[in-house]
Amino acid sequence: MRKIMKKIKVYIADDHQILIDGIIAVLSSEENIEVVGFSLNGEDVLKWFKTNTADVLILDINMPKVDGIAVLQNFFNNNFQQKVIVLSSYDDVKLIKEVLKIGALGFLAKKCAGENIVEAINKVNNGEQYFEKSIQQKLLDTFNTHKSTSKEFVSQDGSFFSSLTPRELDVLQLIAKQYNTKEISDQLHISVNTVETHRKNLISKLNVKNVVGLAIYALKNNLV
Amino acid sequence: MRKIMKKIKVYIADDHQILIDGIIAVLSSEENIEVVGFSLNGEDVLKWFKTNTADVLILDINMPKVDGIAVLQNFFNNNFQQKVIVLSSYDDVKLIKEVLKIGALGFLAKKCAGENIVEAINKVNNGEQYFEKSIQQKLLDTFNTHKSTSKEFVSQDGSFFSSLTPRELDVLQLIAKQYNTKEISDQLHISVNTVETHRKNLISKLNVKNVVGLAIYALKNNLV
DNA sequence: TTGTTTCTAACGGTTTTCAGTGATAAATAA
DNA sequence: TTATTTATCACTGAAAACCGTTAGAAACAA
Repeated sequence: MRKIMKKIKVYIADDHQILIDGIIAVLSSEENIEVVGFSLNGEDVLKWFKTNTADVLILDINMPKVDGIAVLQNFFNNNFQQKVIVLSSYDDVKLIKEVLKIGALGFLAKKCAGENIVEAINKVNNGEQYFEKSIQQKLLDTFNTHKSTSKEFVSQDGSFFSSLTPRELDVLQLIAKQYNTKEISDQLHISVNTVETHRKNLISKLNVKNVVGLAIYALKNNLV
Repeated sequence: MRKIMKKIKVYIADDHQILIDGIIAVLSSEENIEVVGFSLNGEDVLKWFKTNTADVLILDINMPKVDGIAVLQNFFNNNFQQKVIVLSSYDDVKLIKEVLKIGALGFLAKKCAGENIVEAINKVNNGEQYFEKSIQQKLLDTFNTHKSTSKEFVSQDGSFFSSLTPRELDVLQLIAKQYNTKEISDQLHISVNTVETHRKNLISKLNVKNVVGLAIYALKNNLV
């Protein structure tokens, strides 16, 4: 007896075609999954979903033009239907919390095994969350160790760079571009002192040691 | 009539398992290709090839512990037999020239289509070089325009840390971990002055402005 | 053997970052 | 309306980074 089953429609977005082809090949052996399209940048994802639908979107964070966060944010602001699994090179907890907040259901690090992707697709298609084991552990760890730390580690909802003010983001981005305080003050038309205040607050808010920590944070969160 | 054919033995090295699984899936439909192993870092590649052989090695540049360049260099110094196809996120001309010089036969950017990998494997297995079309063009362009560039300068955006000395790498990694000069000197058991010299040389070699630039370079090249 | 690279170290001087504290006006949220 | 957040600016002192230059010893390559 053959069971009639609606296939799960999957769309893939990643700027590495070779990775896309790989995922397609992995999924091709799954009878209940159908890859309905892919694109190599965020812009094309947005375009595609204007006139098409899919059940699950596998979305890379690091993409040219429009990055994954921006795509997700856009969907989030427009009541999207498809379930989103975020794909990233970094399994950074702050990033994970951020994407969950703006509507992602699953998170996969690229270092995870390919088989996880099948499991992830099936789970999120049912509306369940999916995280790879090591990431689950990481998330738990931060929830445990940081519930007692001072106010500013996690802002209730767990996102972090959303807790930065717009101005702080400006400064952070320029720091990550290797500008020094004087140069930043010139570019933002504010005083050196003000820039220093912002920098100080960033270091404290993000719980890093110095500008190097800020730069790394910015990079990992695709702010540059 | 069935032709008896020796399969091409392929070994894959990349720190993203999901990409490895993808490549394996892509290659699984090729009758004359057999994947004989893989690893997630350079160290394991070197170990594996001490006691095993393969015809073709697909080698990612950005890997933790021992990077692709170092692996290739090691093979190069030891008269290796296997043909190497270098895989990289960046299709930087300087990087390509570098890997060719130390014995790679093929070069694939990750943004290339998956089918290219099959072609690449077949070509290099016959001792021929393989480059994806867009890369061929790039190489030609620079050979024409750059016949008179200066000796050796390093990339702005990454991919050339093979020109850094081991000690410089040590220092770079610690900087990217937010350690300051004093802490680094303690950890490496050298004087503060020496660390400062290394830092200075790094900034100059990598053509960045400050420690932030160094950290970004380290991160982009997977050194942390 | 000779030249080159690497690692080590030092020094003086300048610029930048960092920590702590405090403060005001404007915008925003409760 | 009141409280909070955000953006702005200032001052001090200490620590760290940065610049230019020099130089010896060891390891390595031609």
